[in-house]
Amino acid sequence: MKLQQLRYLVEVAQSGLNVSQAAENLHTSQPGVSKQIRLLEDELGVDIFVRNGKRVVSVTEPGRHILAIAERVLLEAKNLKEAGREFSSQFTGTLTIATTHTQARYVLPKVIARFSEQYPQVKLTLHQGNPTNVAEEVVSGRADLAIATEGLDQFADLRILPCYQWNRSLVVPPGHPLLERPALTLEELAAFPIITYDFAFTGRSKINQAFERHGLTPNVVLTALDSDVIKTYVELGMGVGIIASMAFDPVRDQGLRALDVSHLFENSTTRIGIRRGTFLRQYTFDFIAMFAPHLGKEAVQQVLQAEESESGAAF
Amino acid sequence: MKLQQLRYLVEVAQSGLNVSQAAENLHTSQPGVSKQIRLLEDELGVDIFVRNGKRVVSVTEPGRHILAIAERVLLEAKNLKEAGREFSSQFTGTLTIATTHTQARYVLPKVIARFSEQYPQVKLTLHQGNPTNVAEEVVSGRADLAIATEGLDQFADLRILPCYQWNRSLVVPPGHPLLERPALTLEELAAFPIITYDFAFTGRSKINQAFERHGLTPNVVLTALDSDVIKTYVELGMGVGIIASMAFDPVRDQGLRALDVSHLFENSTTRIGIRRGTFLRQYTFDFIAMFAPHLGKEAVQQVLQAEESESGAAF
DNA sequence: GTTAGTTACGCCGACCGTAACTATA
DNA sequence: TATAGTTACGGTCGGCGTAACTAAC
Repeated sequence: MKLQQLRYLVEVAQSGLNVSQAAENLHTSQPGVSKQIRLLEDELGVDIFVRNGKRVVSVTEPGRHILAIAERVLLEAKNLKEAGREFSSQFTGTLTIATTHTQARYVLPKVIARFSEQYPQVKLTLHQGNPTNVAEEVVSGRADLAIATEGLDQFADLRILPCYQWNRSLVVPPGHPLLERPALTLEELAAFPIITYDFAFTGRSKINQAFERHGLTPNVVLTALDSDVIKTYVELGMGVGIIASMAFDPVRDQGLRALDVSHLFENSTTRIGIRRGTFLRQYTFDFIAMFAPHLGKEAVQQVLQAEESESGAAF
Repeated sequence: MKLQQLRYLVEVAQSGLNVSQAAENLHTSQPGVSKQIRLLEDELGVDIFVRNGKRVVSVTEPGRHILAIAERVLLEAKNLKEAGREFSSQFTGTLTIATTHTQARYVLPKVIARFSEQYPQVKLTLHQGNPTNVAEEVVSGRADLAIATEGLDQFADLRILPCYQWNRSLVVPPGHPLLERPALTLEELAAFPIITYDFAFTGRSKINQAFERHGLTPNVVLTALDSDVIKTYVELGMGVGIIASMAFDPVRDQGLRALDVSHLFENSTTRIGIRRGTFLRQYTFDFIAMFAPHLGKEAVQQVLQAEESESGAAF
């Protein structure tokens, strides 16, 4: 049994049981992959894939178990390499963060500025996507950290670190009647056309909940994937915008007025998600601490180590 | 990075940093081992071993982390092979049980008889030893299950399954005065010379506790490693014996009389210990269920999966 | 001087890639 | 017929073992 064989195996499974595709992803030849998988099956004495003639059709029941273990082996092997890098060059490496627009645009810049100053040799990469993309990036190992408000808790393989709470602001054009209301209510708000986030984004669910709980149906005239689009259409007079408070920048957004409406909606919590069982570099711990000061190295390790599930004994 | 290199690495560490010894254990040549370890160190860019000239002297701090991860990789790789065997031949394999004398001699025989009948193709091996040996056998992977009353909870890598409770009997020669006492007390017992288990064995600690709690100092004239020795010396008239109740066999031990003394001592619990993260064969689950009927497959898996610690992120 | 480890070197096996062949949709 | 996978074959690389060398104790 070779690590290479396990890599081939997992890649085939992840390429939709397409051996040729897997070979391409692995930058090697298709017959090689095919052969190594046969050899592994021979060695284990079990068919991993169901073949219809020559086509790989599905995964056998034993194959599912074997794949799960193979993935763990590869994860640990990756950790080993990471550990090597950690000690050989403490201050160089890469850190890939998968996150959503609001974080990337309004929250991360100053964290990243500090981080880059302290670790100029670490190559930072941002992968932007919706909360589900973000979680998948981390689960698959393409990114190291997921930072998002929604969607992370759906993934059993992610360990979750709550970072900070935030709420929303209403943005309107200058002179808008709602600016005169000292204590805005949801009812008043529901009377106006609303522009806010697309579903499954940046705490959109809390907005819906609040209206529903009051038996109101907001008149959402436009949903957007990011705050910038929302602000643009508010400036155009299409409606009033509900955005994350940190997405309003009084300097840049001079064509708009913001009104804190945290009394109307529940707080949202932005979280970091890390794949369970991952070896973290020192600079990654430091990045997390810069993002959320209460998350020191010990606190993060505690979460990562707690309640590990799906051990090797599972069957 | 190859699995082989990790095997070499771990074996050297476990052979007291003796490369030649490790090579012998691995049935390969010493230069090969030496070279592969250098290659691995090169690849990771870190020294794993501290060398004084040519001698391997100790493990570097990075090396300790790398070794820990390497062991996990190998454990998972072993699990993968086990999984292969499980599916390729459900009813054949080996099961190695590390246990103490009392279990091996008085408790396991009937369990093993049933098991062997159901799984005639499974090769059963017993490793007898003291509780610490037993635990180490399982931690190191030389045995699959540890069965013992004491000592298992000292090992973080063992998952513990309580199996059954038991208490003690007094064994004396026929006609002994203590046989006339309807409700024996510790004070009465302390007046006689006592023969019982060696320290750190078969619930010996509970015996000491009971006497201590009553401010008594028992007159222990002989300690033995197993019940058979104790019974032999009781027959010789050297004193009265305190043994595990299941170690008295009225048919075989006709030269002795037994008296239940469970009211004098706390119950002891016999436990099974399994290395965390181990893949268990179906017949192993069945063995456990035969030994302790309340430990079905689900129950065992739950214990194995709960509270996994020392994840890959640990540092 | 003995024990332990590295360097040197040659052999064999294994993996990989190309090419030809075969089966599926 | 196009697409996907296995079989066949040769080149190359890498690991292993023997042997010679070198350093610690």
